[in-house]
Amino acid sequence: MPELPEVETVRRGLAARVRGRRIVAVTVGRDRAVRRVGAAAVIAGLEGAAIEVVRRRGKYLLADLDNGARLMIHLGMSGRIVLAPGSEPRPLHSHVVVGFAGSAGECEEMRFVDPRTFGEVAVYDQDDEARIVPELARLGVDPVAEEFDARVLFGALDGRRGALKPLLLSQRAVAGIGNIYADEILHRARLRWDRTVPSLGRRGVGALARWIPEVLNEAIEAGGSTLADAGYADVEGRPGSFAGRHLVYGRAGDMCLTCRRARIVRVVAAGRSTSYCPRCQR
DNA sequence: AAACAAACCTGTGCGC
DNA sequence: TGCGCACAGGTTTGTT
Repeated sequence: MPELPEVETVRRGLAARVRGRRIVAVTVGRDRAVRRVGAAAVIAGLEGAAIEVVRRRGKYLLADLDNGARLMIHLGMSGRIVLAPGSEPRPLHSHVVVGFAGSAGECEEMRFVDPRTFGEVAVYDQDDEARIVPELARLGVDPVAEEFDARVLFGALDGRRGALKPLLLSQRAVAGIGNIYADEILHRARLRWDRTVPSLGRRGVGALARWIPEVLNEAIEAGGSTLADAGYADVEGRPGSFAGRHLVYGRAGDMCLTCRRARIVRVVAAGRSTSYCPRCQR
């Protein structure tokens, strides 16, 4: 479900709603959700601490606590963060529940809900991050950062020789793009999924550098993509509206909305369903 | 380096 | 109505 725009939408919701709040209770209902550090470390690191700042690296949510610990959340395929009153029944698959001290006796809960359990929650000392979450060091540049431009992208592509779609999904050159946005970005840049990095030239790199942030920022504005199965929602439970603006993802067999003269084709690339227009994208 | 398959899980939608 | 299968937003690991 969650790619950079969805994770960023969740980050903003958390920054607005739980920053500064103190954690008074932590429940782990499924050990697999905390497999990296174990339930004891999650509970010990969170209880009694207050959230100071909520950041994002690629698809990773990182919250710093006032006790020197850091909370890392990855939503995986089906993860959600739901803020709700403790009195409200917990959704199925609420694997980790964090209770906050309430100002007016109302104890709000942050629930990590994840049916497929590919997501995870970890808590560790901020100084130990490189050892506990080594993959953070291998993430590529942030495509919605101020400084992202054609120069930065060109540098990030240095030494790469393979096809664009697997590269975008790898997180190693650019961090945060998943299956939906890879296809949407490549369509708007008019590049096929199997174009190789060395074949791009100035124009190709320029098109990517323009459309990567344009698509992602537009999707953030829309609150992300909520598909027909309605799996994704922000921390208040509101769906995102960017799915209505998808030009290729989920449109295999339909007419291309850009050229209106060819049908969207679906293939499997990098083990993932890949949709593109054979006429517009070269 | 790069491409692929399999693994980790549960839920949903579709054809029969 | 029920069953079996395909498929789903991610990432890692192992194999060509």
